[in-house]
Amino acid sequence: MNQSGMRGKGRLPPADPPSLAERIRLEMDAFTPSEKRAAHLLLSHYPFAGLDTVAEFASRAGISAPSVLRFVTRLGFGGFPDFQKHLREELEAQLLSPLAKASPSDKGQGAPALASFAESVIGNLRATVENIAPAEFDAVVALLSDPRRHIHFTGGRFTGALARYAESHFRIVRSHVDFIEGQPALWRDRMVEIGRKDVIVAFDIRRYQEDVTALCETASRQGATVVLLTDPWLSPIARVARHVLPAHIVAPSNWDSSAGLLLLTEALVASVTKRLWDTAKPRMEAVERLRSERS
Amino acid sequence: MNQSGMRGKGRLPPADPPSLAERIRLEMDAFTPSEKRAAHLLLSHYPFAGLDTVAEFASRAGISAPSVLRFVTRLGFGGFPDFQKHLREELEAQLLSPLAKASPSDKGQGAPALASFAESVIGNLRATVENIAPAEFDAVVALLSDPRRHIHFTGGRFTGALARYAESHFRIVRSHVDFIEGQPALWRDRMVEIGRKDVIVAFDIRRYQEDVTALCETASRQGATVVLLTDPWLSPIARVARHVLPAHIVAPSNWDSSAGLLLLTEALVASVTKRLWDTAKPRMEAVERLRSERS
DNA sequence: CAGGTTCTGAAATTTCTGATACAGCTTTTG
DNA sequence: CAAAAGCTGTATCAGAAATTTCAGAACCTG
Repeated sequence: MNQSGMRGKGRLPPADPPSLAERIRLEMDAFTPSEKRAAHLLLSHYPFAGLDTVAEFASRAGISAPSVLRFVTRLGFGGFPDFQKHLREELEAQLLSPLAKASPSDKGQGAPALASFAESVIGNLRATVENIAPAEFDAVVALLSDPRRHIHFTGGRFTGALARYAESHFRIVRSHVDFIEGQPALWRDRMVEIGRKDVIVAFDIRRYQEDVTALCETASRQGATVVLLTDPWLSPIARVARHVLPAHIVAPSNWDSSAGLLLLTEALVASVTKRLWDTAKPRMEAVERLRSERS
Repeated sequence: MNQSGMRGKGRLPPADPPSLAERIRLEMDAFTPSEKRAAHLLLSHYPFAGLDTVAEFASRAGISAPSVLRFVTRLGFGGFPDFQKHLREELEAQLLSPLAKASPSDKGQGAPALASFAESVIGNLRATVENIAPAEFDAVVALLSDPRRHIHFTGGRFTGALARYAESHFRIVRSHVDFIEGQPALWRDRMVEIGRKDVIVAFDIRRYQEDVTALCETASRQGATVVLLTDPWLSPIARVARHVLPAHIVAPSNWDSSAGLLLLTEALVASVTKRLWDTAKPRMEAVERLRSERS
């Protein structure tokens, strides 16, 4: 990923990337609220947000021009033009040396932890995508796009939140969508009306939960179609599932990461929404209208 | 800087880089002497030379200010500010292109859709990490690691699921953790016992939800510390938040992606777990024991 | 809850930049 | 070589942008 080859021998001066962005990140908590807003805007579109006029910058950040001025003054610049000049020079320097791009953030405790965690998660996402069979993904999209089907989401103690997340989106895109709690006591009654027309989308990763498995087995026995989102070791639900989408979950933590499952969920939502667009659009507008009326 | 070598055959797809630099090169010999000077300066430090003031540019090029103005007018711009704006936009587009590669254009099949969606999400994660102030992240970790604090998670209609996800993990690592529904009717009563010892962790991204904002404002007024996970445009909750962690959320979908928020959540869980390990470990074991007994 | 401190934005002020008119210079052309 | 056409820079202006001032608001602190 990087071209640090040249870096090697401490030939370079002491600190190499005296990036303003970095300084801002470090000083962040010493800023006043409106300074923080300015800082966040600048960092989120670094450094282009700073190349406009003061007025433009202020309005984008949602603060007043004087606050912007105070912000740049506090950073040690003589004035806004000075500040812009610095940004331009930094940008030019960075653009001319191809190596700058790679790793801008280190320092302190938080950054490395967060950054390495993120890299690990990103690795999971890539691995997840590579190991999904396109046909399987498409089949699930088709299944969830069938308006005659009833969709039920469920999950375990951690993954239940993902099931809710999925449900809250699909509920808006199409009808006949709901969420089922994992505990048997809560779904036993409902099972009477689960049948061939139903789809169970189950989220389950290791420390597989018996109650979720039981739910899926029961539903399957009654003719429902089961879709499973799980880890690469496959939840026992896989035995009754028609479609299985595994996601990589190992992260440098005492806990597993659900990012891959979330990715799949969001990709499914996006694809189904696109596929059902003609009916989803008016539906979404109607929902929006109801929401705004309420307030 | 680029691939104009191929020019000859009109082989290139449509038009790829409508770069101003290229146009200038082509029109070069139609310029007057002082225009050529301007053009040479601009091309030799493209596009940074053009980002200074007219006077600066003129002096570097060894010509007068009016000549510079005539130059940009001849290029078809309405004035010098227009010209600069174009340069900035071109630069920004070029700088972002390596990331924004994932074109949302492909319609067809699952795999490409999934893959490009994933790339986009990965871009979000990277951008998110880049823009988090390490100090801010550390401060939040410290806050959530304080056993004397009571932690409450809350969120909007979609982000509520993330709040639940966070809660389900923290609940196991430490005590005094709960989840608050966003609707005012459901939290009004609870507010009486919210005070200086409490921490509200709110998830809120655009289409910011008024009820969540109200909850945080009320809590803040009573002395609680508010931590906000939001998008780069910052939920209004930022006004009362002590700490803000913004995540990039734009994805090739009709919906925003919460992957960045999930990343931050999991990173926080990991860091806090590590930090509280001495007390968290026995606690986790106890929870495990209880769970296995029950079945 | 009062007193003091800090923060913030509206408006007035100053600075500076981009734009224009015009006159002199250079180059071209018959 | 003279006249015309085209360039170019000086001086000036208008307008916009940055900066400062100041009073009100929010926030602590005791």
